[in-house]
Amino acid sequence: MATIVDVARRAGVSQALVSRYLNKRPGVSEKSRQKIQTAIDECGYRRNELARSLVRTRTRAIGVVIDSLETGFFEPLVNGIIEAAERMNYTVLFCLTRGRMELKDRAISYFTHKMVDGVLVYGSDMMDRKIIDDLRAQSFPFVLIENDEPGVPVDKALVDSRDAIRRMTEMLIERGYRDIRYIPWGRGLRAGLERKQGFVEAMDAYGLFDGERSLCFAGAPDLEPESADVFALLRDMAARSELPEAFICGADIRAADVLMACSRLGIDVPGQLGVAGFDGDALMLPYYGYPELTTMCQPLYEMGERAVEMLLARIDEPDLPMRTALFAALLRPGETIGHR
Amino acid sequence: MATIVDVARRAGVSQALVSRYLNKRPGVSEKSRQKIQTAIDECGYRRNELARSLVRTRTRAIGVVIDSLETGFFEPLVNGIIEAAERMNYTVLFCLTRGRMELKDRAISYFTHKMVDGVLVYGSDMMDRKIIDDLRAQSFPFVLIENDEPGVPVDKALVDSRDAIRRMTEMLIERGYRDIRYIPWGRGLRAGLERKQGFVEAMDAYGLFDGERSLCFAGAPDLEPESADVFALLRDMAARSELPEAFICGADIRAADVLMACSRLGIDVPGQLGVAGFDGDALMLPYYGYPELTTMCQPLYEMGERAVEMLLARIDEPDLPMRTALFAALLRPGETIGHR
DNA sequence: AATCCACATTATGTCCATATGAAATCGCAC
DNA sequence: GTGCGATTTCATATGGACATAATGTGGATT
Repeated sequence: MATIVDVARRAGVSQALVSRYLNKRPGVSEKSRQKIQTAIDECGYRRNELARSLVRTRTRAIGVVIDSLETGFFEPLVNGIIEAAERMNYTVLFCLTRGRMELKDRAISYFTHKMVDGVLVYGSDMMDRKIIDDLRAQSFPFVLIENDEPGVPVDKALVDSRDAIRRMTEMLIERGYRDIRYIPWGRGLRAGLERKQGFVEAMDAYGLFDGERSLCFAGAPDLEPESADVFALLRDMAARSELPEAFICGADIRAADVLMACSRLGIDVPGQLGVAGFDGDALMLPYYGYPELTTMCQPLYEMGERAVEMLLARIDEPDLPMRTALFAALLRPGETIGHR
Repeated sequence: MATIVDVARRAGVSQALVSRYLNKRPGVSEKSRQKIQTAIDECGYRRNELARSLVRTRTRAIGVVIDSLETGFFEPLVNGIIEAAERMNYTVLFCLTRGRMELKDRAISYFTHKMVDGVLVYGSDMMDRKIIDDLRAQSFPFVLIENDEPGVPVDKALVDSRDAIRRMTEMLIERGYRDIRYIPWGRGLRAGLERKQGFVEAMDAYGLFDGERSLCFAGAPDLEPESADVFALLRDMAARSELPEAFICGADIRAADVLMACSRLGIDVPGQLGVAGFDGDALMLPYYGYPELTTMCQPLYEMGERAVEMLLARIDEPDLPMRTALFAALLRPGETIGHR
């Protein structure tokens, strides 16, 4: 494998000059440039980024630690991250952790052993306290996305989801809905709790909160229902004529479950039942003639961009005060909520 | 930032001994181990993998270059890759290229500049000839997944999709279907062509191929229809009472489009219309009472595992002859194909 | 006291690119 | 031919870990 010395020898110049050329520094004559480029092409030289990064103490890469990417939901977030990084000439590496602690440890360990300049940690579960402490202890640059560890000073970019669900709930109440139920999302995620809280708070403020009754699946062993559970819930409610006036869902994917169940069970939305979501997920429902979902959109693209900016700033300036980028979700009116 | 020398000084031993300890080589007394570990903990030492990789000429990481991961389809593939790599103590880094050549170049460039030991390139489009040539020219270890560049000797793991669709088509014909249409998938992908070919071949063999008529969207500017297009196609066909006997789809996601359209249009499957897919995608359709899809499953988990094994073998032994792992798709009988 | 082994150290070279300051060389103008 | 600025070389240090050969301990064994 050719090294910079081989190139220099082949081009008949000094190694220092090749380095100058490679790093686009001034002071290399046109003639030398030619000779060097020819030599590079001839021996197929590629510079060893390990060595370069070692001396530079920078890799110009950032890592993203995330559970999975396998839903369209992440698309804008990932795009925001990639675009912002690209603009700053950084490469983005994803490590998927699949909810497994060993993989998460391995990912963080790989990244923090100087293989990237910083990491983004996505909305990991509440177990992550250990990882956060670890990163802080080594003062390795990192930014949390969609995660919060109250009381711990860290850089983070997140949506105020409690506020968002509260606003959504208030909107429904103002439109005359009273018997509103919440279908949760986010088992073990802080954001999941926040969302539920927002619902409870708004309902409470109007004296409409009816304890367990307002919360679907509240008694389930784990907080988060599957698609099939939602279908079963609706089927049973419809069979017993016990449908509420509306469902607010902790995530669009659950709202989609509700809409599809309604479609198959012959329940009219929003005539018989109102449905609201959360996320602004790019669901394909409308294509099939389903009504367009009323939901709160997370500005994920912007969050991704912002997280990258914060991270790069932290890398350059480790002593910057910690910042929180709190984003407001945006109401996207759809056709699944009417008036009562 | 602490280095190995700092640790040695702190522990009151030599740097060589610390290195021995770190690399789990024999010849370190229990007393020394203790002292060294204490010193490591005290100064929060983390070894610099850049330096280590530089001297080792190995990073124990592999890169995956893939367009996107945002569909459940990739889950088994990604799992297979991650698990196999984990077993061999390798870290997996994903670079998402979003169908953009600059990003693909950046990813490949980052990886090949010695930052990983090898790369997996997923089913990239036919434009990728340049990248493949490039990797070959530098003899950088790589394995193609779901991609083929006929005539070029490379390591690859792929499904024989032509054979799979051919078998599916034959199965339908044997069950009495005659007017079968193909809905394509895979614009610009070699696999997309292969799948269509399989259909055409089987139909031709039975004298049933009816040119453009057998191929939906054949005249469309780009090969691949959207969900909405499929819905429109079905709606129009139904309106004109021109439904075929069955659709074979180049991908499950298109078959799902057909099923959902049928559901909304009141078309009975498989009574009025047979539907077959390809992929073995983990679609959630059955939850909503849709019939279970008859499809050809790609053994993606195994392919992922195998690709990693091939890659690691190539890394260890660059002169191994090139291998092709050809996987047969497996028929998963469902409820969407009957008899005629 | 001689021998042996396990553990340690010292010193030096390696991996590869980058950085730097001083010294050397070049082309070109006057 | 002198001088000047631009180009280029040389030599050496840096980044952090690893490898190795030679040498040096201490303690137990005989």
